[in-house]
Amino acid sequence: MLKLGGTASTPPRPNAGQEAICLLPEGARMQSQALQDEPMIAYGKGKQMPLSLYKKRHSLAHILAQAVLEFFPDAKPTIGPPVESGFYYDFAVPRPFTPEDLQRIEARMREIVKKHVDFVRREVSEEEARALFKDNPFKLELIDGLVRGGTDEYGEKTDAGAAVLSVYTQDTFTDLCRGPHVENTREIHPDAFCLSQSSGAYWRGDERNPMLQRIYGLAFDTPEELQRYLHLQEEARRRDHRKLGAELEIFLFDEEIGPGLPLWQPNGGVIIEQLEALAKRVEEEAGYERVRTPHVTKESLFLRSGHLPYYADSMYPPMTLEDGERYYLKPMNCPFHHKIYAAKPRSYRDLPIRLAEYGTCYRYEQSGELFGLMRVRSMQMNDAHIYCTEEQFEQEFLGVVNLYLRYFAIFGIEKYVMRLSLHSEEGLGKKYVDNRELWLKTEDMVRNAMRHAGVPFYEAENEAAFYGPKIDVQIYSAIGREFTLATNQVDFAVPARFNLTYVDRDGREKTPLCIHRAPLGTHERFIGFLIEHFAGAFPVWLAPVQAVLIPIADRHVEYCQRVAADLRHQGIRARVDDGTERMQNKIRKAQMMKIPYMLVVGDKEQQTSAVAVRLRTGEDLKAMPVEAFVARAKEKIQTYALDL
RNA sequence: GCCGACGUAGCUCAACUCGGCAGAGCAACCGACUUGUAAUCGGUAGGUUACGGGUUCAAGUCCCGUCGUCGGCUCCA
Repeated sequence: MLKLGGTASTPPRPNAGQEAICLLPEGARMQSQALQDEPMIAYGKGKQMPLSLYKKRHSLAHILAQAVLEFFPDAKPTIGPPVESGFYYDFAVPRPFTPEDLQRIEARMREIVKKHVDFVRREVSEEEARALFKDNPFKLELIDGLVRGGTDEYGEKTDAGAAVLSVYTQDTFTDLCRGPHVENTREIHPDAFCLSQSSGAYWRGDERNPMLQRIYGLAFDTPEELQRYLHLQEEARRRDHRKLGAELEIFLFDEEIGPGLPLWQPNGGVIIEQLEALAKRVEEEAGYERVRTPHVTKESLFLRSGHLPYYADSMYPPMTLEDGERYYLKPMNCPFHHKIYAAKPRSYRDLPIRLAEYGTCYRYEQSGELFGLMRVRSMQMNDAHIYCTEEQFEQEFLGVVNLYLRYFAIFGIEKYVMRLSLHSEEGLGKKYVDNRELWLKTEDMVRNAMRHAGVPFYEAENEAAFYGPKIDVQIYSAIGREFTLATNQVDFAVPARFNLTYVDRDGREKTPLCIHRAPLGTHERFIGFLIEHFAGAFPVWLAPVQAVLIPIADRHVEYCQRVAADLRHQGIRARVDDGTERMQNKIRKAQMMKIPYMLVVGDKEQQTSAVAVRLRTGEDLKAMPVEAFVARAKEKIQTYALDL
């Protein structure tokens, strides 16, 4: 068994010495509250919140619907559940809501809350329910589902006939609802909620369905908690990678270049090179070999790989050459690596073969999906493909998981969740390669490997890649954003399509398994994450500029330039601020660029071959010999230290 | 892709509900100052108000379209 460092259950902790704020998803906070024996109720996928808060939010959703109906009598209410931080309600309405509508509706909701109206539950027969909601096709569809079995208004499975139909009435409004609700609106503080936004939302989240208009609200137990939430949102905006990325000159987007196609500025270039250097070092130690492959290829390659039928929608349209040949920009690197594997006969003695590449891929994400660096159309993946035998699989797979954990330790990533994504029975032959036995077998292999290693994970059906199960790593940025960083996929199908083989001990040709892995995901997403994780204050080894020399007067500039040249010679990224501003202003500028070390030089330092070291944290280390500073900086860089 | 909001100087924002000469701070540039740990002073320049149409005597402002960004729906690295 491989030794693993860290566990997913390690409690999150702000980075010491950074201006850290901790905006964890509400679910994470709620778990600690659960220990204080407040009754909890589950909602959404695997989340929970205190029952009392759930009731308030749920009731506010109904009050929202009441207010909307008062202003828009033709509106058809659909569903309105409590969610993280508040609630929403979806309506079918002739026109979208305007910000002014929301103001009026919110004011009216407050009036209703202050009227201290009761919520009354009543169980009804199917016939009565159908009569009550005869003008609302959405409610009738929900009733169908409840009666026939299927899914309830929250998309959860119900048994046929097992559902009891109930309605809740408050004031003038009655809604089909399973509850629970507050008994009276006096339980709700009129200043502990507000409406936050409206947007379109498809009925049942399916874009083939009609579009409804959703109104979101925020709701807490007390006005103070609401204010705190709004304040944290404000903090999060300051830490947003899009804002910091521009301020720190890391990346930019240009309309003339295209949506989702980031330009990396020199500072971003440094960060990328450092990440690649780390990956290269780690992967060389782990027995990977580097390869490089083109960005475009003939259509036939993706037909053979099987990507085109599954992924054509996510690919840029092809370009057609004069002879009619069609070429695609590559959305992934694997087919190219398969070709390298296939270039010569392989023996079992050669395996495992690990081919790594920071290859640039292009995916035509829907315009509405693009989001800063987190979701882009051109991306460089920390990609590799491991070809191995079945016997080698477990060790190789765990080697990859171990790699993840090693990276997470370096970056101080303490909160992550591993998800085992499985196929679904319905998807066989459509979304997934049609080979049930191989699916089950491979899923077992992965599950066992994870269990043997003692790595915590949860399982999710119908989330696999088309060619096999995968482990995705969900991480949380410091401002509470959750996303998939790394992915680790088992491919039992595509190697065969490429006729990949090795000659085994018994002299027979066999098909290797392929593990696709990307522990650092893409440069784009990972750096977006790092910017938020560190609030732009990168550890020394990643900081684009590690030290800035600040001469106090013009006569110190030459000495500063000599020292800076010396530092650069020793592998420290140093600059001189030789502008005409005062020293204080230069410190301020360096602070705002979050440069780790500010080296102030005046007469004293110049005379003693020293620099006065000020840390980004504000700490003044006073004057020290240049060599002493170099030793300190080098040590922090070489150990990937998180402190200065 | 769909619904909505937004787009003014490199950045942050003005120019009002009701159309009437497009402005400020920071940054940049020039000059003076030569400073000891988060903003020295003075000056100069910088805009076809995202782009294209329309209404009007007159459009940053009203209308239409396009592009882009953001918030959602959905999916994922």
